[in-house]
Amino acid sequence: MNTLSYGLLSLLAQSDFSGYDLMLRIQPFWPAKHSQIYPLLAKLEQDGYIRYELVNQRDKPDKKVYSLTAKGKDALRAWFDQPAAEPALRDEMMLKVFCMSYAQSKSARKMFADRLAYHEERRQAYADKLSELQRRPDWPAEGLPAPAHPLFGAYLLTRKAIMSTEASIAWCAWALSLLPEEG
Amino acid sequence: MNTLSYGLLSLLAQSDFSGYDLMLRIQPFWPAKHSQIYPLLAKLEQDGYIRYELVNQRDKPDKKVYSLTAKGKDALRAWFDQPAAEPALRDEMMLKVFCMSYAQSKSARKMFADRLAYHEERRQAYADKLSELQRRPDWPAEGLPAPAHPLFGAYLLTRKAIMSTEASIAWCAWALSLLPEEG
DNA sequence: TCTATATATGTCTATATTTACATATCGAAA
DNA sequence: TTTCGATATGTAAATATAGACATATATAGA
Repeated sequence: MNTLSYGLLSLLAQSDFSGYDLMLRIQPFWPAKHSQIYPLLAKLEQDGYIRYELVNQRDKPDKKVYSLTAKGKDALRAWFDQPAAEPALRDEMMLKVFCMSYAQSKSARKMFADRLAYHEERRQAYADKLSELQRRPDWPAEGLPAPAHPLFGAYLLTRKAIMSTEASIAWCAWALSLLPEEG
Repeated sequence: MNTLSYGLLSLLAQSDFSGYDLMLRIQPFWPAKHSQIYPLLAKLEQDGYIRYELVNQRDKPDKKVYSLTAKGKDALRAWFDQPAAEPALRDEMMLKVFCMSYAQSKSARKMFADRLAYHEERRQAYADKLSELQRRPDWPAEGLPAPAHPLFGAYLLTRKAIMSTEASIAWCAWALSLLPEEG
């Protein structure tokens, strides 16, 4: 049982999902291709952590909808109480910054401008996601969900994504302000 | 030539380094064990991107000090002008947040408190690194390095680390403020 | 003197992850 | 009608990464 496996179980604690849904939902927090997800789900199912039901759809291909078993819930709780591993960030741009003074000034500006645009786009996507969350029928009338509310986690994660993205935007903008426009 | 390889070349654009130094310097930006670094350096040397000189030390074990070749410099410039891959963050804690409402409230608080402490420690380490940078003999008298200055990249990266860490601290503190102390 | 830690370099194996190969359905647009 | 993209699920092979095994030097502290 690796981290990705527990992540899949963790998503299934909220609601039942297909493998395709799980892939889309876990990717912002743990990059993984479908070629990694599907075999893992098969293994989790074989080991009794999850089960699935075949669901026919009219407008889309049929799917397998997974849900947690009692064994899966137990494993999830035990995992939750373990200390979490340190976050691991891999960013090619950071490596490029090492040799910035070595590159053409125009290339360097472009690198920051591209990254700024990327983060601006992500910021909008996260803002949309937050609006979407708040428009859900199960969103609490009080304005924000209590810790025991099923949407509490999703709310925290979306806010985190927005805060992190804003920090990245501020950094890119600051760096650009230090780089000459011509040169 | 993978991203880590270019990252090693990028570090060598600043200054010559031993494999051990490269490992320590690249790790905050691209997690990699020495078991990955050393074979890669051997390959980069065989392919003519870098060369090394054996250096005897009195107070420490002897080492190989690597430097860029002309081929390495060319490869580095070509890489710099390519668009950078999107950053990839893997954080086990984010996966745990998915099933927060499912866990004991005490465990959840501990998770955020632990992460807050982790980031506070990192923040101090980055602040120390910035002070260290500014106390270097080659630090510019003007107060901050120009884009062409060899320390410009290191300065940007340290500021980025501080800004990101502060965003994470703010998020953890905000989350803790939403979680009840008892329960 | 023993032990631990930092420095320093390597290999081997297991696991994780990506890329490419494969197939199929449905709706929308060309 | 054919092409494209989203949905949906899988496998095989290549690559990247982590963990374990290995060795050696110097310093510091118990």
